[in-house]
Amino acid sequence: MVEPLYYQMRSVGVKPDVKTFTILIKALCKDNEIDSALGLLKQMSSVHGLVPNQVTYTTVIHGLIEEDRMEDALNLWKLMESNGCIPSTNTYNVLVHGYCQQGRLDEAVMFLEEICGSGFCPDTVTFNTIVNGFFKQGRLEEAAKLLEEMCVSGFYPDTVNFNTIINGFCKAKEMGIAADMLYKMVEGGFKPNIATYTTLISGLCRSNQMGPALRLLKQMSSDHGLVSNKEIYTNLIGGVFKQDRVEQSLELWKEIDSNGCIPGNLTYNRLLHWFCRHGRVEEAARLLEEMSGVGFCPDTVTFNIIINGFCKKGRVSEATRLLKEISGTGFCPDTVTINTIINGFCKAGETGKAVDLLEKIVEEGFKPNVVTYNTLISGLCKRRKYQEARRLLDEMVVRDCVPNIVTYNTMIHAMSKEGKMEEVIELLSELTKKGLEPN
RNA sequence: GAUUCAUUUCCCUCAG
Repeated sequence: MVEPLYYQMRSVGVKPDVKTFTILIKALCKDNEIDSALGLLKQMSSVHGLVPNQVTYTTVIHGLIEEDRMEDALNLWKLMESNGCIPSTNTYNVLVHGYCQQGRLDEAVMFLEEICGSGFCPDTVTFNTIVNGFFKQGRLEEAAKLLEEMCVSGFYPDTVNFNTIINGFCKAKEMGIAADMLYKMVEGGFKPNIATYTTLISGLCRSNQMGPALRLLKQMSSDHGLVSNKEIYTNLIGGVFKQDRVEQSLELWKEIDSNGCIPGNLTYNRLLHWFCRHGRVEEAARLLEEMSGVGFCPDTVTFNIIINGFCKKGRVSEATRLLKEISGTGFCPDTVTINTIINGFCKAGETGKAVDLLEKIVEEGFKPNVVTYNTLISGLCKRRKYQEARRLLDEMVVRDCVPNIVTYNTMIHAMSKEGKMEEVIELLSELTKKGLEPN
């Protein structure tokens, strides 16, 4: 994407300057084209006679660090110095961040001391980077100590500092302290931003503290004019959901609607699944229709949930009808879809139809998996069709499906219920021969 | 035109 642009510029006779190169390099880094970025860095001096500056080097060093290539980053820093380019505060901050990202906190601190010794002045970003690193490793005392050191050195905390601290305590499940920090922050005259609330509300949701979380949702707009985002809603819905407060989660969905930030399919699928689990498949289907109207794009999982919902109620014909309906609209059923319907037939006692379906899909080139066979074998055993179950057990191997412990458990369970102990023993030895553990 | 905080990996569908 970026390189063609560069050649295009050249072909029209535009001579890029250092700044332009840096922008191009940055774009390459963002596209995970760090090696092309390195190439371009070389080219700018060798081909174009341009001297990379602080910003250029820092950009590339940052790109390397994003790719976890810390040693390369350090080498480039040395090269930069030997080329007479003095690193800036940003350059050092990037390197400190590199150490922290790799979890090398002690080296980060050493590095900081080293560069301070050679006259470098750290800033809030430097401190915050390391503080964040400590928090990420759960080293709360060290984080606190460094924060104090930062303050006595005459640096005032800023919003990002507070966010880092709040996030740190959230990750440490210290929700009380995290929530307190927000108050301290406001008291101290600092403005919380969307990151502050995203961190805190998400943390509260994960700790099942839905009351405070919902209160903060209101507060963020009333007190600070902040607009909630997808992340926040996703966590709120997930949270109220865990507590089975579905009606409340539906209310949140309505709010989202008017905000235009639609959570991902995962959240939505969970909601539909909840209804299906509770035997309320109609409501799920109706919700799906409503949501499709407002721009939600159902995926394979979505349809599998609804199909399974019908099957679980014994309404397999409706499930297959839905499948036909959506197949016409470009939806591709997967193995789970097929397994779901096969299971539906089995549970309805229609094992004949289940086996037929397997044959049909295999003819169409569909690949069954272990679950397909386990489902069928279980269904056949329940109807006491043991010969056919056994036939499938042999067939599945031919079709590249390796029987697992569930397969054997199903068979063994059936055989022992029938008192066919010789069969049980044979199956047990078959299973151990395959390296499986009986359980 | 470059650096630190939330947002990629807690979690969605099928057999047992």
